[in-house]
Amino acid sequence: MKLGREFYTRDDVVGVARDLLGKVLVTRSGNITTSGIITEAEAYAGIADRASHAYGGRRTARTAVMYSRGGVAYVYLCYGVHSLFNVVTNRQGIPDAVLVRSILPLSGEDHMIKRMGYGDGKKLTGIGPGVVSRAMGIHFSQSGTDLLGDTIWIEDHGIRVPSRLIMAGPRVGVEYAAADALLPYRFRVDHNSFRDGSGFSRQ
DNA sequence: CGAATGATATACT
DNA sequence: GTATATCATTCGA
Repeated sequence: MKLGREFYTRDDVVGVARDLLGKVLVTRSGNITTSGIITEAEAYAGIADRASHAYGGRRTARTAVMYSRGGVAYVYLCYGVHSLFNVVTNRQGIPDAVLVRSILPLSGEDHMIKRMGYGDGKKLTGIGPGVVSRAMGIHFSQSGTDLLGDTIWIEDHGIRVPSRLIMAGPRVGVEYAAADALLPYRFRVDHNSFRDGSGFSRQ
């Protein structure tokens, strides 16, 4: 079941980040469909969050999409190398977003490996937000894509993530954000269950 | 551990 | 309009 607009427009980015764990991210390009279970997400809480691109109400050509209503993709290029995929939340005018940091491949894994530029012999190496976007075929030119459309969307497969397996902790790679970097806005599924998927249970 | 890599923001002329 | 510092990272030593 595809998540509806109301999932994204809640006035609680951190809650949305928490609820995204166990949801299924799906992308389609042409006749190729790939999907993966979200296992790690970070909240970026709008203008009050020093780690956010929209901190202090900054608004530029790049960040404009963060000010849209919830339910669109915010994708941008980091380090000149990686496209990072975010989900915009909250209502219009409030630049809240959730960064999807990690997924567990669910379908189309062979296509993901091809997109990574690896030969058949190699596996998916390295997990991180850059790899998520590359494996899923998400490019920063797709920033602003509506998640209720048929290119990128998120489904609820009835997967429940037991709260004991969810770790909340400080975010990664945002040391420059001073005290805001220590906020427990990062949620991820316990490492052991991430590896074999056994931490997930069906409803 | 450290280089790669390029769009973007900001500070200039 | 042009220059340059900056990055929510990754991969190969």
